[in-house]
Amino acid sequence: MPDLAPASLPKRFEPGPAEARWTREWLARGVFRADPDDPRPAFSIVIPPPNVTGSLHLGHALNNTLQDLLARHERLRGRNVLWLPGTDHAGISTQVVVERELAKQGKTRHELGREAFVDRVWEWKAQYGARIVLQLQSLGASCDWSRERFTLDPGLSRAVREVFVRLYHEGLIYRSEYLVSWCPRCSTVLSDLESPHRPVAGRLYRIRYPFADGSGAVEVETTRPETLLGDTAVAVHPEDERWNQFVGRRVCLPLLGRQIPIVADAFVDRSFGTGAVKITPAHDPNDFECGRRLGLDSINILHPNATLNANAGPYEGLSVEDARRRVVADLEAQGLLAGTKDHPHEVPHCDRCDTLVQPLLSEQWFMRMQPLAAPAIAAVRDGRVRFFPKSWETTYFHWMENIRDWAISRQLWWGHRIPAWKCATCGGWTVTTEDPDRCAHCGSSAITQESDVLDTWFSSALWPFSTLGWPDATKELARYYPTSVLSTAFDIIFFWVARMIMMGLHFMGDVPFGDVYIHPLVRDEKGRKMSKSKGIGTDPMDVMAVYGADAMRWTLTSLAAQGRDIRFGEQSVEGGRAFVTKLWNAARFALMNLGDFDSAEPVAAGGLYDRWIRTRLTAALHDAHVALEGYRFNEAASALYQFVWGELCDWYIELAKPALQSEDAGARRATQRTLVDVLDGALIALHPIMPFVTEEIFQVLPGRDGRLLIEHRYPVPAQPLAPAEQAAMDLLLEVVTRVRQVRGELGLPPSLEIRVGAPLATQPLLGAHEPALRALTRARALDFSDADPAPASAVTLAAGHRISVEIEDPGFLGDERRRLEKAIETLEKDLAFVAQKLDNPRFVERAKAEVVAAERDKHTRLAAERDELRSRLDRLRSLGARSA
RNA sequence: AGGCACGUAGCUCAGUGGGAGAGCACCACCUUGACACGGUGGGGGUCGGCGGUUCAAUCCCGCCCGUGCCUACCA
Repeated sequence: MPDLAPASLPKRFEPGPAEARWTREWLARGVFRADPDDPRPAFSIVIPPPNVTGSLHLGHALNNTLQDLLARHERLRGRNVLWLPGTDHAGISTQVVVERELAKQGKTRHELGREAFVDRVWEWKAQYGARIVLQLQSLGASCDWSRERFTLDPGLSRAVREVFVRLYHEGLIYRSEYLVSWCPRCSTVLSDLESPHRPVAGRLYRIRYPFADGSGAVEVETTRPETLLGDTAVAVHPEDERWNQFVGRRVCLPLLGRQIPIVADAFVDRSFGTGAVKITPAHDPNDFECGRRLGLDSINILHPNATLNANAGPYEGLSVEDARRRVVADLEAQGLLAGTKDHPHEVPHCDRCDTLVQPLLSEQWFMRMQPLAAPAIAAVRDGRVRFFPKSWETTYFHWMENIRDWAISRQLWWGHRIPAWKCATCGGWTVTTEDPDRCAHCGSSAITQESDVLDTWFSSALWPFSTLGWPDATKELARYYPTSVLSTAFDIIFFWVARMIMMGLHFMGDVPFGDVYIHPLVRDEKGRKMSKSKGIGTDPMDVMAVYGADAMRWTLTSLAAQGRDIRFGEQSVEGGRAFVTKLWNAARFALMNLGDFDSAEPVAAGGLYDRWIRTRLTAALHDAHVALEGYRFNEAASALYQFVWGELCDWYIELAKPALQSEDAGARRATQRTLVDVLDGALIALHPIMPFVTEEIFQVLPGRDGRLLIEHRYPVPAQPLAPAEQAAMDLLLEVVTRVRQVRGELGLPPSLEIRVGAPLATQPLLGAHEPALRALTRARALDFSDADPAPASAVTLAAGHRISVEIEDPGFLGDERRRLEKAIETLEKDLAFVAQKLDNPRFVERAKAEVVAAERDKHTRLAAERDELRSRLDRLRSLGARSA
């Protein structure tokens, strides 16, 4: 170790070199490698695999900081920890990105051909996958890199294939013609989840459909007039008296002249438009359902690239937009357009490229979801899977209970090719784990593999067990499945979390994780959602370069409160950096006072301050642990911050100074010992949040044994203080604070000498602490006496005791009367409030006894304090009157 | 349209059925041998509005206003 860390600490912590040095060392020593043979209780996390398309943003930084925090925390608790890293092939996004690259060179993937294109994507993956690993390592992520996985790895691909084949033979995967969401730009089907609705300034067109017998017309309204080319009926509500006498008659389809029937279906909203609606089963989800119910024909008018096909007659070859203009113009020319009006509405767009999605009739592979969802709902209901915060369970149930079949095929080249072969002879499908050479039904060798690939989330759904070696029965699976916790973002609860639960239950017979922690969304300082495409967002690498990884991790952790978004401005990282510096300086102080310290030398039990700060460390560790049990990361951070800054630095170090400078070698050594122990404790406690600076400091403190910080354990709890000792500490700290307050309020110069006076009753508690009290208040002496304070004194109260501050130069006492009057006024107000409660018979009668007792105590105490200050004020006044 | 959050100090946000806290910002003083990325002290809030439950409401309930998100869509 001597070569790794400097012998002492420089004035400033330099994050960059320290981070590089410790990252190298951690990896070289393999301390993050998980050993399934290690018998200690297991704790495992699989990383939500980042998309290889891009680089990590602050949301990833947050999520991985928190996972790292948990992983390190559990190691320090003595568990066998596995944090398994990896990346996701992200079918559509990655293909879109690489196609864009090709487009810059004026090429298309079709010119390259499938194989060459896929090779190109692998090159891309190599480049960006490596970058993601670098980013995670820069962040300090303590993953077991020897187990890194990628969703298209051979092992994971085998798992995907196994799952597809089993589900197919179980009847849970089927092929069917269905109206799907189609992205014309990507030329692929999208799942419902991948086609979010976005507002569009549409128009509503009212179109006249003449009766076939020429006796009038039905008017319908539509936002997509061009779809009338595919109409196969007009529907009305069966109980709509305006229209139901026309059911069964035929109307003449405008422009094409085809005759179509008027039908009745209860889905029609009588209050919308005229109450009659055109039915285009091949191009509208509602119409598709209606068409199925009534056995109507479907007429597809679109090519996959969203131009009109031969069924559109004279409009063939036009784009949807052009067709719309032409259709509207033609309707108008023929007097069939009865009116138009603005109609803003929301329609689906491609999540990846934002192209308007077209509902399109096509053959696709589907997964039957209801049978899989039922056990997954039960697992959350009965608590085998718990969400943090719990409110997300509602979201989960709502979606799962209304789940629809999942379109799993994608017309892409980048992904897991569907292991199904179609027979040209008998038309049957052969679905097997090994590539077949003949049809399973008729034995024909004229079979060809399905060209589609699977939706990316299909492989992601298997991640918690495919990464551990499934379908083989590996040691890793036995040891680390189910994983302990999944930490992820709310927006993929449906896409990913729910599907993992379903697949885990179905194939492993157990849930994939016990806890699901949903982390907050990271926004920018203006509250905008970070978005790479809009150029909004901060690169964590930039933040770390300026402030250091520890400062960024600290900031993210302390902002990670449950149930709320994080607003992240660079300014907020300054607080984190200040905290890192504070810890650094506390360590420098310790080292400066440890020059002659021998850690091997036995030391007597410390004094009260030493034992007190040890109890405070124990309390902070306890609070932090409890907070982490419930994934309340900000509370854990706050408990440790309060300890390090508010107790260790603000109080203990100040209290230790007299002992460290004293001649008493025993006291000095006990204080040095405590300083080292408590600093060690603080470093271990903070290590999960700030791994680099804590390691850097830890290794230069005396008594190191060559082990890394992560190889240590949390310290054992300290003995609690005896009640009298606790009372002495409480009083000491309060007296110091009060005296400082008096100094501040009277504006006494720091150099002005004072004497502090306290009643004899406090002598048993404070008597031993005169040196500390003098040092912390810059007082010349501490006197115990019940006599009235000297005339040139200010008086304050600490825990009900009258504390006087004797000022040698009475010229500074000018504000004392006003100060006392203000204090008395405050006490009077408090007293009046308490009295009002106690005077209320219903309060005394109905409130809990301990509440009433507490109010009575408060009343007594406040009254005594007021009287004390009043008599002091009276005395001051009489003195003033006499001297006047 | 339905559902779910949120509205607390100038800003960013914790928090709780018994007169509200932090960090930053602000004011005053302090270059005291760890630390000015610091120290000590201070000012600052009818806890969105209106009702209700309760001895007691910032907290529980209802309504309203505002903000955000999710789900489903009206052809």
